[in-house]
Amino acid sequence: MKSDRITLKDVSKVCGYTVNTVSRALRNDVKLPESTRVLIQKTAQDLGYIRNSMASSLRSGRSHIVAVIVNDLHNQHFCDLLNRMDQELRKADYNLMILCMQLDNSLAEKMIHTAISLGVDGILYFPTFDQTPYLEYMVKNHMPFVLLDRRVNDMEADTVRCDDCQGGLLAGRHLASLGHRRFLFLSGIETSSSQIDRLNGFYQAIQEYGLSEADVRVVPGTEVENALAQNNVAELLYPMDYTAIVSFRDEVSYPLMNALGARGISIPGDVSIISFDNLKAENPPLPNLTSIYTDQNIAEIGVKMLLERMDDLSLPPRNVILPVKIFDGGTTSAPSQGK
Amino acid sequence: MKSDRITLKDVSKVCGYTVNTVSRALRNDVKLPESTRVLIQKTAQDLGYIRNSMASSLRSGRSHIVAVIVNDLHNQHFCDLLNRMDQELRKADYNLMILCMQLDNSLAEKMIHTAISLGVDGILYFPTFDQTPYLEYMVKNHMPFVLLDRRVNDMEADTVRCDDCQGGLLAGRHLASLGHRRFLFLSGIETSSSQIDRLNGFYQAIQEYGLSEADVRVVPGTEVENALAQNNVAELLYPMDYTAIVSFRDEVSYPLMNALGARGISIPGDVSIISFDNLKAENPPLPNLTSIYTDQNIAEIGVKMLLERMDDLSLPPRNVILPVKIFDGGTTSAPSQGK
DNA sequence: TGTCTATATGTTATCGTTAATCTTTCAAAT
DNA sequence: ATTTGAAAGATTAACGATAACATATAGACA
Repeated sequence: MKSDRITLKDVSKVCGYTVNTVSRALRNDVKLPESTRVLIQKTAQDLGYIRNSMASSLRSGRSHIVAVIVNDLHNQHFCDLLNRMDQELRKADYNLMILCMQLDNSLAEKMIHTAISLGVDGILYFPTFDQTPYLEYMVKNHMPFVLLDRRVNDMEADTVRCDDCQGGLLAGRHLASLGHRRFLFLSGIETSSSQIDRLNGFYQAIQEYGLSEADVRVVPGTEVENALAQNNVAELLYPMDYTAIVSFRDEVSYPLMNALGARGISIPGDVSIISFDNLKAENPPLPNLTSIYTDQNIAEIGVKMLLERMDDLSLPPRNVILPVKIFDGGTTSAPSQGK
Repeated sequence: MKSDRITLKDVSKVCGYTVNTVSRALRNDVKLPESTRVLIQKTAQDLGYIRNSMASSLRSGRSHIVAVIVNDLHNQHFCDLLNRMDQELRKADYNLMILCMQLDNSLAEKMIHTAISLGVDGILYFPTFDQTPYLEYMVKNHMPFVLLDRRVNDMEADTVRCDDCQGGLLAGRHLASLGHRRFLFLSGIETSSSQIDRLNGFYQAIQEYGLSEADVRVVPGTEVENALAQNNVAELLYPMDYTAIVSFRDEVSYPLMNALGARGISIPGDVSIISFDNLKAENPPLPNLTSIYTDQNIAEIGVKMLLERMDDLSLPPRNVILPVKIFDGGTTSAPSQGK
């Protein structure tokens, strides 16, 4: 059975204009008289014509699709961001194609490959690792793109991210000024710039208070992720040689607080806890957790940058660093005397 | 500046075979000798050739894209399902295009329109309302599709959903058998089949225990959603003319439990609470909440059905109803005597 | 009256790929 | 020696739309 999909040709036959004229009428090309345009549009509507985007894109070179490449969809923050991107892009008449690496970063190049193959007009990319080959790939193919959430070394490219260093600094100063002297730092993935910058900022802060790296027990990101996946963050708590916990993201803090509560350890009485709001900008900071956050929306800003970049590839690269603040959710206080 | 993207023609020129032969080599067409194929593939690789999917799809009629149409991305359950769909589709060499209605159901038709325009090979659709025009639209355009999570009246179409009626029944019997006689039922969106079926199942169950609809205070879905959005579910609790709460989805139960706890009302001592696990199948049921769930994965099954449907449009429509179970998370018990 | 210009539309070429059909070559089978 | 046919590849024609260019008509103006 042949597909009976209506094409421009069909519309053309019915209304008596050529395919070209019909095409222009449906794209609201200005050079057509109102009456003709209305007639053609009505005919197309009546016949149930739906433009074949693939043909259109092939010829025009524009697909009206933007791809976003993400690690996975299990993180609610990410999903919120995707939702917002979708919203913003739709306003500008773009469709969002989410390419998900399923936590396998070796797929990054393949995803970019796919995006280029699909003919997307631009790419929003959350780099997890500092691996530039993928990026050069985009540059080589003249693909407009914006890097989100992460810094990439030695790369002149549009970037939007939080001021992670400042975040680490704020967290460190906050805890140190309260009197804490021993810390547990639950990392994110080690190769991400967020992790590196936050930890460095943290170190810098405690050094201002005469403390050193030796006063911080740093748990590797993989260990943290494993514990989280196995629903067993409690094991991260021991030995309890600290009075304050800094965790890379809120998702870790919540189960951690449950675990502490279940063990009769009070927050912030016995242990203070602070974490990072991992880009969550949709809502005000979550209650009940002291956290470093930004009130700017990285999705919105990233989309805006990409739209500008798609409009003009020759713009100089821009680097937006979102300011962060500390939200006092009441989970930090001076350490108790007994400790 | 002209795009310098490598095309089949470029590869053809370099390796001396015609465009057609190159195309076939790159698609692993069987009719080519190993040596030729390898040579062409290597040449393409070296030149950095990336297939133009739009051209390919236009000609071949297959895009290798599947669209999923969802309400929004703020629900973690949905995101988990999307993640799983992506995984399953990728195995079968399809890309997933997520079309998000941003909670505006009037966009359903537009989304289907977009999907058809993009030339997707199939659609996974979460219908929220029982409005068939969209569906007929797909049928008319010979678009393979699968309905997820909801029943649609008078529609012969592939469907995968939970046994909501059975779920309501299980919840009702569980509570009634414990001795509860007055209930608070926090609804989902009224027009969704899940809500209708669960409530009906619940009524049926309590009737088995000599109770009637008069013993259930049903809060409309919009009220529940509003309260949730405003972070104010506590208001739903009053008047407290019940000993057990049934809530449409777990997301409502958790803040509710917090609110109850904050008011010194113990669970399940003073009030029992049970809810529905809204399709979450990735992980075992969440702890600490008695809930109706399925251990089958709707995403996986839905994708499988769609793949089969795409393979053969003439298959008879299938209707898969996933069995549900009750998970005892300890939030239900016999009502206290004082009440 | 004849040239000019703007408006409204038609003609043709092309985007990059794949499908359908055709040609050549060469070895096996009669 | 002739037929057969499979293998390897070339040629040609689409897919559906849009861009670039061409034409016809009508009124404006010299």
